[in-house]
Amino acid sequence: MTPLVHAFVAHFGEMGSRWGINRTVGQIYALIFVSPRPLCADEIAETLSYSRSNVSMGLKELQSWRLVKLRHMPGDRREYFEAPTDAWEIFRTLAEERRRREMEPTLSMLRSALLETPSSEEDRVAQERMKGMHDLIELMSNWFDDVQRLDAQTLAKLMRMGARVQKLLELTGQLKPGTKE
Amino acid sequence: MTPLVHAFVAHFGEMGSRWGINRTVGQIYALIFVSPRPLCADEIAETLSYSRSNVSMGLKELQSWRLVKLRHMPGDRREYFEAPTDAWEIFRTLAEERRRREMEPTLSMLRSALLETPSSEEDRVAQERMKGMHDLIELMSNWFDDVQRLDAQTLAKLMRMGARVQKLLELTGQLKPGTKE
DNA sequence: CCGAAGTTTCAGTATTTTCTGAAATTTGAT
DNA sequence: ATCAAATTTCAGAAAATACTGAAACTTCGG
Repeated sequence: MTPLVHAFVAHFGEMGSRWGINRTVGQIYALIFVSPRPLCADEIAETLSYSRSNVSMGLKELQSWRLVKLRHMPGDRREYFEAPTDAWEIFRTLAEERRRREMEPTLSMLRSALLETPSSEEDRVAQERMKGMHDLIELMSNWFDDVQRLDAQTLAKLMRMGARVQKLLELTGQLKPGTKE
Repeated sequence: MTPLVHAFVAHFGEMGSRWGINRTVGQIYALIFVSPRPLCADEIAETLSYSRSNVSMGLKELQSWRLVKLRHMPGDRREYFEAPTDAWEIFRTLAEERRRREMEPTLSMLRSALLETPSSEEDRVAQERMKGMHDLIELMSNWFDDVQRLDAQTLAKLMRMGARVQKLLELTGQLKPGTKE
């Protein structure tokens, strides 16, 4: 590893825990991401000085996040891994997986909690707060879904507009006052 | 705790690790969030059966996330805690803190990596990929900043529009072809 | 300034998570 | 079918993280 790559890999290792993956997984991903060619598990284990089995686990985890793709090289039985390099594609994948793992379980817990009949004033207040949380999470979840379908270019456009989108919304509201929202 | 509140608290405890906080912190937050009145540390420790010091740590952590607010009750020296109940406010706070903790350190690492002169073809490729990642993170970071400033109503409007915003952007492009992006 | 009520720190313990190496399994060429 | 190359599983070791209780500290009324 060159010093440049090493610094990148080390950073991903350190940040891993904040991002909900562990150090090994972070480093493996970073290494694959900057590699000019697909890597096999042995090369990764060698480069990062991790056991072969640890790397195997890490690669499985990365596959479950859909952050790495499996490839086969002709005349070689080993599995090679590469990472999508398009940043927008990565963002989309991450957003989708996070929604699935971090929002959906909570949404379904909230849904069933809201079906219960409150047994006290305390419960009534609790449900009220849960309702607020539920509605927001649902809104965001659907929004993610929608955004998922936009092409990279439109997304970029939307982001670059930033706060100016507010003006646009006000304008639209005036143009089509009956359309609501 | 009523069964309803218990289920909510337990869920937050379990999800905690996925959200980058620990079980205790998740449960403390959940409890404060649904409580109809501010709670003091002793009540929390009692209700959740955690040691007083563990609760103290947890509350500090929640304060660092700006998810709970400190209050004082007249004639009582103890510190009471309550959580903002407006879902949008919570979302904003979370987005801002995550940006600060999960994106900014990476952004600055990438910035310095991109200043290096690549020492090989391998480094050149690595830098290219890092550039893509850097640009996207920066874009998102700035977008978060912008969105931060929108009021809840506009945000909700934007989200509810979902994918239809694309149409709007196309339309705008046609209306003001010279305005760029 | 004293003491009681409250909060925080911290060193040690418990728990959880990560990592390894050996064994088991799968795969595919012959 | 056989066998060697590769991958996966898994039980236990190692490391990291969370939790506790006791002691230290802070705050404020008197």
